[in-house]
Amino acid sequence: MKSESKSYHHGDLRQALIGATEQILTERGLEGFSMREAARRAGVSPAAPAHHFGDARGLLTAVATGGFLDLQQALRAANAEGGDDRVARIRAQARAYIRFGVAHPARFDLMWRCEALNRADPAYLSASVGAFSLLHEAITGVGVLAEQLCDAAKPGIDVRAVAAWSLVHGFTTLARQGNFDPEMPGLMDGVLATLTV
Amino acid sequence: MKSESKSYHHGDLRQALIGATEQILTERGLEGFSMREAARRAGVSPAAPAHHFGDARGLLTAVATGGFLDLQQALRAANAEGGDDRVARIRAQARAYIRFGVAHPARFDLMWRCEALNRADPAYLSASVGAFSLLHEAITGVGVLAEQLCDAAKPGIDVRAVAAWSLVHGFTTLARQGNFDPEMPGLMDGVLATLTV
DNA sequence: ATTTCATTTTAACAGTGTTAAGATTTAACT
DNA sequence: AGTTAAATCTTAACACTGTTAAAATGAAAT
Repeated sequence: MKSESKSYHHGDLRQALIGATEQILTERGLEGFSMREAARRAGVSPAAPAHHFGDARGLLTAVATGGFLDLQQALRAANAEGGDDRVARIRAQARAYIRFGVAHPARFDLMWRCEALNRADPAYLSASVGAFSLLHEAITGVGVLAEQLCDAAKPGIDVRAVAAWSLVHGFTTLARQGNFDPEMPGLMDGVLATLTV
Repeated sequence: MKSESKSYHHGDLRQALIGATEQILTERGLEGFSMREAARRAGVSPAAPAHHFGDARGLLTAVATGGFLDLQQALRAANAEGGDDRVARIRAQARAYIRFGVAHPARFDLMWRCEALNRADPAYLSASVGAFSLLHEAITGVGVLAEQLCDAAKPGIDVRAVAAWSLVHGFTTLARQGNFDPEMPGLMDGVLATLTV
C-alpha cells in the first residue's frame, strides 16, 4: 500500500521489473537488456527477479505477453474504426498492426523472438493466439483456438488469413528493419491493396 | 596449404571460424553462439578471432553475408526453373525463398537480426541488396541498386515488389517460428496464389 | 641473416545469469 | 497477543561471456 517507503520488501517488484525491462528495450533494444540492469533500475539486488520470474526468459516472456495484449487492443480499436464494412475492418487492422510494430520496434521484435521466450507459458500463448484470432475472425468470420494453432498441421486455419497475416507481418518486419520507409506516400496503401479479401 | 599441421598459425582461421559459427547456429541457434565457443571449435584461443573480424558482430556479419549469397543462388536457380514464364519464375523464387528460410532457420534468422550485425559492412550490404534485387527484377523487370534501398524514402522501389517481398518474407518468418506448418497441403500454393503479379 | 609484419597466445578486466544460503518482512494461526 | 510459517529480498559465490593490452611465435621480405 505504502508506495514510497524504503522497506525491505519492494511492494510491487513484479510490475516494476516489467516496466524497467520495457524501458531498457526502448532505450537499448534487446541486446542491451540484462536481468541485472532491470534489477538495478528497480532498485533491487541482482538475484531478486528470480523469485518472480524464474529466469531472464520468464521476465522477457511476461513483457512479450503484455505486448500481445496491447496489440489485441489496437486490433480491436481498428475493428471499431472499420465499423460495419468488413473490408474496412481488415484494412484498419492491417494498418494498426503495422503501426504498432513500427512504433514499438524493440517490443515488437521481442514478441517474435521466440528463442528468447518461453512459448509454453499459458499467458503468452493465449495472448499471442488471441491477437491472431482477431485477424482470423475479421477475414473468415470465425476465431481460432490455441489448440488449433499449436497443432500446426491441422486445418481450421484459413489460407486467406495466413496470406493476410504473412503480408502484414512481413511488411512490418521488413520496414522495422529499415529496408524501406513504411510511411512513404502510397506504399502502405498500395501494399494493402494487394490483400485479396 | 598444409591442412593438418598443428602449427602456431592456423592457415585459414577466418574460414574455420565462419564454419564453426554456422555449425553452432544450426546446433544451438543464435542464443547459443559465443565468440569463445567458435574459437574453441576452431582450436584457437579466445582472442584470436578479433584479429580477423574485429568483434563478434563482425563474425556474425560475415556469416549472414554468406547466407545472402546462398539465397541469391537459390533465387537464380528458381529463375532457371521458371524458364520463360514470368509468373512461373516469380512463384519459383517465392518457393525457393520460403524453403531456404525453413531449411536454414538459424542462419535465416541471423540474416535479419540486424542489431547483431554490422549493416554498414559493404559485403553484407551488397549481398543483401543483391538478393532483393533478384526478386525486384523478376517482378518489375529491373533490378535495384544499393543506394536506392539505403535511401529509404526514394522511389524506384516498386509497390508490387514490396508487397510480394512482404508476403513471402512474412510467410517464411511466421512458419519458421512455428506458427503453422509451411508444407501443410495447399497452404503455400494457396498463399502464393495471392501474389497479384 | 635480419628485419618486418601478420598472426596467435597469455593474462586480465568488467560484466553477465544463476544458485545456495542467510536475513528480513509480512501473513497466518492459535 | 505471541508464535510459526511463508514470502520476499540480500549477500556471496561460480562459471561464463566479450574485449583489450602485452608478449610470443611464425612466415615473408629484404
